[in-house]
Amino acid sequence: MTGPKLSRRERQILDILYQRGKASAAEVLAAMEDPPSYSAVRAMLRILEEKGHARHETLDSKYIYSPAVPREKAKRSAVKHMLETFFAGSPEQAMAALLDSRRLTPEELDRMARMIEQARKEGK
Amino acid sequence: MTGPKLSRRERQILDILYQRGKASAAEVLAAMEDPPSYSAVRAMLRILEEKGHARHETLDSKYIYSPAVPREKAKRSAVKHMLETFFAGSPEQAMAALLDSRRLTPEELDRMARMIEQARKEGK
DNA sequence: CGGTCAGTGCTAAATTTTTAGCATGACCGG
DNA sequence: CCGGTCATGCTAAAAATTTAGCACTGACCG
Repeated sequence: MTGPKLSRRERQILDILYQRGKASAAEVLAAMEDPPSYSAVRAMLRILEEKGHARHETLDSKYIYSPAVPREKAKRSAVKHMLETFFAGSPEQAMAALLDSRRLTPEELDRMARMIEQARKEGK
Repeated sequence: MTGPKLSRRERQILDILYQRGKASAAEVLAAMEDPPSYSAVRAMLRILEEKGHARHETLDSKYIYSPAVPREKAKRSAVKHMLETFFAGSPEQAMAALLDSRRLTPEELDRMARMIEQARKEGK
């Protein structure tokens, strides 16, 4: 069931894959904060694949990796976890944090307001 | 500089501390999904403390642990990371996910709408 | 008292993660 | 054809994590 038991490096690399959708070993390496060797990255990717967290396709005889579990699903579970650990499960509190994360333009705020409006109708 | 280099278990335990604010070793153990031995938990807590991620106070001759870096700060950095890995840095997209996370009551939606209103004024 | 919990500190060992480095094959320009 | 470059697969070893278990202390209670 693709247990959530990822090591630190594995998490780090998988997050990069989610961030970019797909990437070669070299790209992953370039995107890393705290980069190990190229070899190490490749090994990790191979392991991630073994464990079923990533897949790869061959393009121009290069390996392009991508996450195995759909972004959407991973996202949901990440949001849930974050709600629980930092926001006592409250979407409201989380939204406050979002509004606080950076200055938002009036247009963005508009669209957000509209989303809420929409949700209200659907909830009806 | 309290590098973000936490192992899987360390992350897991630290998250629990953030979730509950403070907890004894036994409580941490109880809250774990995939519990190791009691001994292991205590060892982890001691290591977390050494690395500067947690602190403890003594209460009734028991150790009560809590996160060392303020919840608020950790929260900010977690939100930022999540925005980057799953939402291309867009708070809007993140909000959509929140609205989707569970059914929200009309009251909650109201309060959220009001928060946006508030942000709009402040941004002005 | 004496026994038994419930805590702690510690350490050594098992297990996992993480890394470097070699061997190999495809491709390309000269 | 040759040599260089860039990719891969693999493996062994280093480093880090995670675990179990022992020894000790203090509180409590019959």
